[in-house]
Amino acid sequence: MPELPEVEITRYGLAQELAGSTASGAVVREARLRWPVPADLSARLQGQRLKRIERRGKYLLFRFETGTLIGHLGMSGSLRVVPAASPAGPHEHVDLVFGARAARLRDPRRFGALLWHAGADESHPLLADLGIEPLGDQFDGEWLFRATRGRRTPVKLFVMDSHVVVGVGNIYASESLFRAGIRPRRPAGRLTRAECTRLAQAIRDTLQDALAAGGSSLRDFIHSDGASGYFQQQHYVYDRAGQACRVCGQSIRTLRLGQRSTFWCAKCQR
DNA sequence: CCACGCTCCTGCGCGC
DNA sequence: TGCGCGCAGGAGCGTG
Repeated sequence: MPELPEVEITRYGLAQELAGSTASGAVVREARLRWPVPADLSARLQGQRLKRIERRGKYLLFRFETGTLIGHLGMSGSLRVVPAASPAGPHEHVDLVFGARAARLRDPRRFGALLWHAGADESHPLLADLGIEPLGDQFDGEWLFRATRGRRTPVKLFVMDSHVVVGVGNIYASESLFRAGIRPRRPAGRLTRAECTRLAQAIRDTLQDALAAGGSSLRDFIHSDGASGYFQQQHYVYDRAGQACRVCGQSIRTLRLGQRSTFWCAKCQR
């Protein structure tokens, strides 16, 4: 599933190939994504130059001359540049066409989205209330310490709340908490300053490592048919229930938190 | 404001 | 081997 590093690599790859190009339209084979793809998408894009592609959280922002195409890959989506004339396979729902090339959205589970925003800003309701960027300058231990004060929600759910911090999905939440040595059920507001410092750093490191892993396989990611696209990171705890902790050897435990599977080591995390 | 559970959807893995 | 069931997950949204 695309987490923030995959989205960033997608953004970078698409921008390398398509920024500055002029769209000739869009082909919508299946409009039923999370929200309906606008019926007039092709007309809106036709003849417009794609100025640049930005990212906010896991949202991709295609900045065109008269507005922004907001994209989200949901949990099964990918966007890749293909020859516009190549036949579309299963679940390849939308093409953003730029002459002979197209950015093709494949999204089997259709949790993704493509929406039009008539502006060059972040005033769209989906963007306006997003939290801080975890790889930005503001995000550090002190910020996290202040943000968590008074919050009783389990720290894992807190860091996964995109209105607090964007881009920390279920996998990286467990991984970051392991790296920080903090148990996932700890009430967020009870973390010490030192723990917040460790956690903020762990989140940055986890995302940065994934980004680095993705950078080295960038070519594959952009051009492959998908299977090799997602980063095969070595997880410390995620999906390792019952297996030996890579640090201490104890059996990795699992629990449900907010209807999400959660993995942790009882010895390494306190 | 806060906490929490439901929801969308399809592919996969498991048990029989 | 084949079938059917349950689970997985990002994040908006409704409810208490």
